[in-house]
Amino acid sequence: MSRTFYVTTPIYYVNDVPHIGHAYTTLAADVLARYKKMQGYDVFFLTGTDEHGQKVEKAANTAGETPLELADRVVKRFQALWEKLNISYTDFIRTTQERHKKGVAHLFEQVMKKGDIYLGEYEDWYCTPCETFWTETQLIDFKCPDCNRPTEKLKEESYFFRMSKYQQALLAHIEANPDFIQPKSRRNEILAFVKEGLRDLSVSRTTFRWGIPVPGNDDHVVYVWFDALANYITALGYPEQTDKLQDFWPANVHLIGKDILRFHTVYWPTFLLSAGLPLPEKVFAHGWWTVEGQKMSKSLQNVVEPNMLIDRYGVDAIRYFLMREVPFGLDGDFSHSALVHRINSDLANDLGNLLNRSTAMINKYFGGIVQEPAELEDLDKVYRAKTEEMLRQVDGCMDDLAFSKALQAIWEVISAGNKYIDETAPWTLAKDPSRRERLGTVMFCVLESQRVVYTLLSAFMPDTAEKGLKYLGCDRKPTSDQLEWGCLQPGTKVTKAEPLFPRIEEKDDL
RNA sequence: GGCGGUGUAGCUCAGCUGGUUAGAGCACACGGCUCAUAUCCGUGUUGUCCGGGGUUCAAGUCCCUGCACCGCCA
Repeated sequence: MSRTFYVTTPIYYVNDVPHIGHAYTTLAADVLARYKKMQGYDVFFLTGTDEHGQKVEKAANTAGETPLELADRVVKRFQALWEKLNISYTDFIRTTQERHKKGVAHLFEQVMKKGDIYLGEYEDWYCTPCETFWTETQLIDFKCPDCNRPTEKLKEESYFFRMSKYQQALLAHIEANPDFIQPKSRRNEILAFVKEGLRDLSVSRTTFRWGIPVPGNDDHVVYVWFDALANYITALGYPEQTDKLQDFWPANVHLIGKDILRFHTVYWPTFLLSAGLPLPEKVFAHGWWTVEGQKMSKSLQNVVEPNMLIDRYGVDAIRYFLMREVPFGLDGDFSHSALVHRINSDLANDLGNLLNRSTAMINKYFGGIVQEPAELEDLDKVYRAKTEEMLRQVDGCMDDLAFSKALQAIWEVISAGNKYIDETAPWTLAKDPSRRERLGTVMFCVLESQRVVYTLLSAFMPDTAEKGLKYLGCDRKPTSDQLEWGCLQPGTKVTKAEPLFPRIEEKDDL
């Protein structure tokens, strides 16, 4: 029986245009999924779209189409972007799919049967653009505290979920599972929030129609978050006791942006508690990207368009930058100069140049043929140990979702490779025929270390890894058994590499 | 207003339970190599570790206080 790993992204709202924030979460999930796959896990990687709600209904009306037509249109944009970003998702769920609607209705009924849903009346201030109710005390000058637009007082019949009933259970769970909510700062926030007391939650709406009808009362539509969050199980076949559901639920990690933390760490767990389902192992909230130092916003028109970035810099450069530049969990800034800097110094100078110079040398000295290594000298052993140590470090980092740190660990070995070449000076060895065996050993070490590096990098930069491994004469799919020193076979033909990442001259920028 | 966090080299940050001359990467300067994408390697410069007070043989590391910034809640 193989180990399983279930990672999710949020489902993205079809009223949004895909931007770098969406790309970031999805990319992180992809890197994790690829890494776990390589480690031999049976991985389920879910993403998708959230297609219900008043905003979609309104936008569709305005555009003169049905909500579903709008969704169909926007979904393609997300899917096209994921293809372009090289995202290896297992399944893509849409909340308008039958399987999802059935699952949501069932979940709602389960919670109802448990006695956790009652009919009441909702009276509060409503901000239509934000689809959010506010209490009077939250309002600023009777305007929405989020968007500063006017709100209106609404009273509507609504079903309520007895969230308050689960306050203690949730608190106990968070306290007993220190890793449940990460990073720690977010965990503290939620802890404080829950301790202040949970109110019952309105889980149905009557003000619009575009949603999943409440079972037994068609006047109501299921609240968007109840609908959306359920995707994590409906995609696995819930309520059917499918193999998928058995194997993959509870999820190992829900990756989310920090803006939807409460929905994932308070609402969702209490729904699950009520339904008698296990809670996800971990919810990790990453940070936001600013762009050139400024907050991304539609009005500023500075929303970075991922397609454009990929066209311009290449998919792996973008993948690398997003994972490397900022520790996962903290906010970061996206700037063209920082991106170009990373490409030039990390990818071109360090990574690419190392491959370039070493494959050039083995071609010059041995016609590209890997030699049988002689006994390793101290320098070689240290280099090999460093390469092996990297594997352990990266593994630890990946469990912590410390992508940036993982890449740093990999880059230490790349730097060590450049230094190793300098210290062993193959060009000097090459001048002395009696040192031919030594030269072959040095070449072996520098190529073998890189083979391991590129194998690891396949999680982060799949195309680059494939290219690199191909130059190194290895075209097998990266698997964990190749994450070991010594897989490089003597006799392998190594090809002189073309620059993987050409340097970008400042003049070319912008 | 309540709770929590942050403040360390020009920039981005690491410094676990207090202990030799405070670190890394980038940037900058100088030197070296020539296999390589003018790439690589080495050496070096810069710090009132936010201010003030305290505990201690010893504090960037603990305590109090002030300031600045940030997050969550109200």
